[in-house]
Amino acid sequence: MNETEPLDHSVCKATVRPIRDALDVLNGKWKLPIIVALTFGEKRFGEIAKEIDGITDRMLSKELQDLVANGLVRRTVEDTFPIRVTYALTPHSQSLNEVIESLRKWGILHRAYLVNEEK
Amino acid sequence: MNETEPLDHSVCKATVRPIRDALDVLNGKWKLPIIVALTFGEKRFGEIAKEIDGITDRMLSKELQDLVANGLVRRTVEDTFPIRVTYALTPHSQSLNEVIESLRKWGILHRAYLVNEEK
DNA sequence: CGGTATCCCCTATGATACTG
DNA sequence: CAGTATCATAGGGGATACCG
Repeated sequence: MNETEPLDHSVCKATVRPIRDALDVLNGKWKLPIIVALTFGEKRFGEIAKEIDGITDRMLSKELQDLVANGLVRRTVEDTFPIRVTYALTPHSQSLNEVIESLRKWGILHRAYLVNEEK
Repeated sequence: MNETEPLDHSVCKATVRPIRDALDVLNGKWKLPIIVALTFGEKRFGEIAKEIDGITDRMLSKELQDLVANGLVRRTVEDTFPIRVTYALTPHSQSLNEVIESLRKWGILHRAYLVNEEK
């Protein structure tokens, strides 16, 4: 390394990568609503759909697949008739609690800040 | 209120709103890279551009405006010739530290989780 | 240097219909 | 009930050129 300049640069990238990873997992319009809906306990596909205003079957299905792929949600098919599919948060999803809580707190703080500024 | 069902529903929405607010402020491909770049100290437009791989002038300009509007970044025009514009984080942006840190930690944790699962 | 204006494309999401 | 298939659309973001 010849100069100090590239230092910032690589530190910067190394810092941002995990942050982006995290945001990517949580992103999309419906991921958080789904996760929050499931914090009240295991639910069926139709129940989640009813809980979340405006979501379509297509999006619910897609986002659930994403969450399952990321190990945050468990999908269980009960072999009844008609079949019954339930979704629930996984133990791994608990690790998100701190993240979600800090986002929630900051969202509230920031809204208060904006209201105060616009006076 | 007649049933217990609508309870989840409204609690759910009230919980999600601030979380979405927070995510909206941080979202977009470049907001975090810009914020992180500025944690190393005040920088000029061109310096930020050089720091962040792949960003175009257009996006940098647009995202900086967003960050300024949200009170996270301060823009200062120095009346020299040619003019010199510097950007720096505001005190309010410090309140994001906990959020960013928890996202960063979770990003790392989650990546480790995924690697472990795929074995 | 520090941007803005234009044009263009692609991905995320929505609407609707259909199936086991 | 629990989805998938198909089509349509808005806006986020890239490329390029230009401006004070």
